[in-house]
Amino acid sequence: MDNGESSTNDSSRPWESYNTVFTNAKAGMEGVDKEKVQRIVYEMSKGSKYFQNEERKEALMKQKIEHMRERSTKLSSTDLSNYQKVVDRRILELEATRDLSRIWLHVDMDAFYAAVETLSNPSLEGKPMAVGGLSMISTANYEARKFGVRAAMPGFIARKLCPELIFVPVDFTKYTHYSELTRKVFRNYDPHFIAGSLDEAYLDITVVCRERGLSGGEIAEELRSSVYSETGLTCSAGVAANRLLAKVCSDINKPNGQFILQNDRSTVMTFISSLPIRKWIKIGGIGKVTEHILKDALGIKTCEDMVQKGSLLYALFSQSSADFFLSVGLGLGGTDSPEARSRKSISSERTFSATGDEKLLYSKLAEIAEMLSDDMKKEGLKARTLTLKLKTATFEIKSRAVSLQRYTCSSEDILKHATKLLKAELPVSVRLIGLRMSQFSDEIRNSDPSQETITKFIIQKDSSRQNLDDNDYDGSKNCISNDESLGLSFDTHETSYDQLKDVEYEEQSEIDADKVIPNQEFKKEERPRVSEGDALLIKHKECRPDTSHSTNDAPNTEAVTVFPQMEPLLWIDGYKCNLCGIELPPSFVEERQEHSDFHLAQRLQNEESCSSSSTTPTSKRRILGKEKANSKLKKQKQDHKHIPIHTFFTKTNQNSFSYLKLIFQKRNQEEMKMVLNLISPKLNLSPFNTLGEPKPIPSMSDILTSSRTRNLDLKIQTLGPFFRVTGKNIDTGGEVGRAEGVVRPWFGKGLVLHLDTIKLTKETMKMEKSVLGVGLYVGAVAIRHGYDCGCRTAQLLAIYDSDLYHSKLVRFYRRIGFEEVKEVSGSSIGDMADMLVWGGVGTRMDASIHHLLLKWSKVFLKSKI
DNA sequence: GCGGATCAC
DNA sequence: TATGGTGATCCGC
Repeated sequence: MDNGESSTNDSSRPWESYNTVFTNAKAGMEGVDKEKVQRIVYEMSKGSKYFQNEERKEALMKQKIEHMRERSTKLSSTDLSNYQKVVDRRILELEATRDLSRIWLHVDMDAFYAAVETLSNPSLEGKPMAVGGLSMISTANYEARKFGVRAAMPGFIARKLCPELIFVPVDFTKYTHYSELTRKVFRNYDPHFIAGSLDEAYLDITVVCRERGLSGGEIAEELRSSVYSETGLTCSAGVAANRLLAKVCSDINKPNGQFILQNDRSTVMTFISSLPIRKWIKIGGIGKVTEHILKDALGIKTCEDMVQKGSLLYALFSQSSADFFLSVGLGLGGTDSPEARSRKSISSERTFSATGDEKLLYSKLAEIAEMLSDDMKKEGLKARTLTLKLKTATFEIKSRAVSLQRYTCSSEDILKHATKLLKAELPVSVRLIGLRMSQFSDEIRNSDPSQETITKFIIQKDSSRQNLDDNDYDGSKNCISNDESLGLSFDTHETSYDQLKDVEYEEQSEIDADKVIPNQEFKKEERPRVSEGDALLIKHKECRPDTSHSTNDAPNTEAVTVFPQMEPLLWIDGYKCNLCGIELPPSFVEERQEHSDFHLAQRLQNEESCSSSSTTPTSKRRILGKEKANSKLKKQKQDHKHIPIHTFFTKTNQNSFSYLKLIFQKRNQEEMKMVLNLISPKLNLSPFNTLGEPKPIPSMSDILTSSRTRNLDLKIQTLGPFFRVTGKNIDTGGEVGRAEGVVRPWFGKGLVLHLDTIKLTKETMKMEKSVLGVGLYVGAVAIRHGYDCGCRTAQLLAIYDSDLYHSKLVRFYRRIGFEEVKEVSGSSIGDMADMLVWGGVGTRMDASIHHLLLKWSKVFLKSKI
């Protein structure tokens, strides 16, 4: 859709604009011919789906940058000087938190996985080697890095860069074992060290240094040699006043080296502001995108700039982001000793070769649910939010989440809900499926057990959202952990807001306070949670909603006993009701609402007729509680024992056809024929032939189902009267054709389906040679859409381009069932209407929609048998 | 709460 | 031929 953006490349050196991360500064990359690496990476990637997605992401990033730039230019100098006041005060506050009394050490193992592999297979020594496979490598040793090979690079590109590269498969048990050995050493220096990952850690060595009268550098030397003697592995270390600086330092003399930054303010400031851009990029939290935004939109290239342009940062970013940038600029961050953080989610995901085959996808999903469930059981975790992650064949990431009523870790529960989530996305061609569970049951564990129950109650109760917010335990927790994750040890929020208000009052500034108010303020007041919780509990008991026919909750036992047959209403393929099979286009929002009301009414009828005694008043109230939006229904329910189904179908516009079909399916044919004539005598949309039999025209589902057997994924979007049908190759995700147009009244013909374009792309069509096939399918969806909208006629203009092309076009349309109506040449007054509508000359061709559907029905109904 | 993005390792 | 898996966070809605 958004291509054509890459044409800005310098044509002689297109690779220069392909921003891979592979040429960033990384230890061991100093002597690398970066241009060559970049060129090869570009050439290996160019044209691939992955590459296209990178281009798409890049375009988005540019947009973001442009937006940021625009916003920055709109800032007035008064704005900026006001924000500068905030910055000035903030700097003072941040300075006050500067703690130079601690000594932090960051250890980072050198090419950890590769080094471990070399240890267990010494013949690898001195040879370029990478841990991983042809699709992805995890780590490269230093010999390989000389060729530009590095972590996160696909193996096949690495091999191109270094043909003799040796690949070694990953073996996490090995790495975990060696990691544990290193950690034993770390514990001797700081029993509470923070493990960043298997191969790195932060140690607060203040105490060791003091007790043993050694400098940070001496301790680092000792630790590193101790690690070496225990494991045979080398590591690098950085020593500084805080974790952020220590981490930067450990990178400086990599591999097998160390760097010590004195705990002295001016040394720190000189160091940080002299840091070349390539170094501070790697400061945690600033990645590729943020870097570009800072640099390209705001001209911030160094840490010094961050302080100097602080007013810009505070004007354009959230408070917490701006605070983070500013503290980086001041060389602050991470002097506290945070408590060990507990995990907040657990997940499992797998990549495979892209497929749109539903059976296959469901079985992958089951495998992943199983893995996830196993992991959760191993960790003793139960959770209530399930997130499905998909990576499409075109590398786009999608996620879909549901929050369940109960905490669970069972693979059955997970799979059941995951399947629903996946089902709603089909058809889709994906290359990765992932499942994640979050919101653990013990996340809200509290010292007071009575409070825990109340909290659980609040959390479980969906409709108490407002109250939940007011008692948002997680919210306050997030605030704290944010600061931890940023390595900041100060509380930023309220003070700054007060300051800003001061500024506003003092200066009569025009700053929009909303922009600067932190998203999450600390709630410092005591929360009256027990009494509120009690009130909630009562409220909850009173009107706990029955949500069992929404798509995303766990079964409610009570509801199940009342309505054992109750299933959630879903629109299969986005079109077809799973309960009765009626089809309603997605754009028929109101109609769909009424349709679901219909099913509800049915249930109510069943309830009344089959077991009025077994139905408790409570359960009735529940149903109505959920459906209270429909006051019509409520009234019916209260006034009558039985609800006549036709009450729900009072509309008399052309859309009523859908209802009629429904009624036809549910009720006596004769009766319905009468209703049909009553409601819609003009339109010949009867689904019956003269014999009173349903006409065999393909339904939207028939068309979609049939198209899928041809590897086509068809979608229709509507915007008011406009519509667009797109057809994609299920496997590649590439677009193969589209139709666009509008449903409009036409002189004396009622509504017509006006087809603006039917476009077919040949290149991406690896499926059938037959253009006619794709055209037919795309066209059929459009035509069926017209049918659903009550159109009788479809019309199009075979545009006159050249003789040859035009006659081909006319022949094509004739083959699929259109007939020439007239030549629109602009030579007669009568052509004016057509000219105005079509904006060109050509052959106007019409077709009877019903006729087309009948004519095509064999094609689409074939697959049904 | 949800979904998209970003980030780190 | 071919571009990972796990976990966290933030922002906007």
